[in-house]
Amino acid sequence: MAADTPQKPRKSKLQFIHAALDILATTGSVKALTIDRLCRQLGISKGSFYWHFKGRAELIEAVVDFWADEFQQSIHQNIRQASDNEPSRTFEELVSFWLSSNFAQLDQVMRNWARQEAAVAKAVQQADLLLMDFVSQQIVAMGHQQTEAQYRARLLIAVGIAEPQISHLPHPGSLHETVNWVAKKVLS
Amino acid sequence: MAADTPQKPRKSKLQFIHAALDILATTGSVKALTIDRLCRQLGISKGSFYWHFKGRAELIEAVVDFWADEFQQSIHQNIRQASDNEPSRTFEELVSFWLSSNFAQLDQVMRNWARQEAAVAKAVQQADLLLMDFVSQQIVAMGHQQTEAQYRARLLIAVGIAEPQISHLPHPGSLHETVNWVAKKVLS
DNA sequence: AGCATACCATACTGTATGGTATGTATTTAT
DNA sequence: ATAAATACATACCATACAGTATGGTATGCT
Repeated sequence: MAADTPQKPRKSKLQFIHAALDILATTGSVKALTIDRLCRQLGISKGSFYWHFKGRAELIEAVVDFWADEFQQSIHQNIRQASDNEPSRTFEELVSFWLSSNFAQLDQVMRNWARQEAAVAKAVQQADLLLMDFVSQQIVAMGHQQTEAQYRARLLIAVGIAEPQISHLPHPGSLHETVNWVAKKVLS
Repeated sequence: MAADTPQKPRKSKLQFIHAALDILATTGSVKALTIDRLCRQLGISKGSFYWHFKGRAELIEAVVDFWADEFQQSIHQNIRQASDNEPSRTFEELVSFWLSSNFAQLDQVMRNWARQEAAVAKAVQQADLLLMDFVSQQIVAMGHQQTEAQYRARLLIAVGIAEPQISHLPHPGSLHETVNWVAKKVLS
């Protein structure tokens, strides 16, 4: 909604958004996303920020919109690749995408943020629906029924969400073996 | 460590801790756990708080210790019941315990908090290890091998962690059916 | 040149928060 | 009873934060 295209200042606005996402990903906390810190990181002062944004709320809206767009695009990109590849290959790519630490961090931040700010909750929810659709369709393409695919997709997504949070638990073998075990289990 | 037993002021200290946990569970955010709010909720003023606690850090330590103790006790209680019941019954109790919204909320808060405060991270990690042990032993009792049980326990825990975070995703059937499906899948 | 707009810096205000200092009431020990 | 320890209240301070006011600079347009 707010991410329309006012061509002129967009480039600099993007810098703010990128810096904001960087803060979120590195600190892992929304609290750390202060305007002062954002400006410090960009080497500018608050006067500049408040020229680009009406306030913190507008920044947040822009950041969330950008994240949602990025999420959606990466899903669609995976879908396009999926039509070329065989399903199992797509599956691997999905896993490696998920395990990219930058994504996992942001994912956790957004999910947690969603419990406080309604705008974030909406974005996360839509992202989840998109992901759910994609994953279950992928599983259908592997020869499962719709309902079964939904159950399996939900299970997979759950693992994707939770695994970064329990990475301190020792694996029986390696992380890779665990991933393989889960994949086999979910798709069997 | 800090939760030793200085008999005298313990009753009032417990009130603070309970109120703090209540705030965490209802708001779902650590940021909301301010000293002012805590005192307001207890109907007292800051002077009282700072008599019982040296500062916010000490409160946090006490809260986390209390939570860890509570967690550990509920696990041990389940273990004791487990020796009487058949494994599947224990399993049901574990699920219902997990789905109690109060626990899930606190769990999420603690997990998130753990990414910022090392003391919380340590407590969560120990709790996870305990839970992992319990669940995998339970699965072994159902006739699985050690390694297999660990994989399955990890999967189960992942679902327990993630499910409250994706509750907005529509179930193919009911929540109950999803739980049954997962249980069957994990234990098959 | 003169002017307007975009962009940024500095210095300020107001508020929320953690923390302290000091006083006061209540309980407890002697 | 009364002195001391306990348990709380009130008033204050320091800091961090969002937001504002205002002035300065750079760049393009006329």
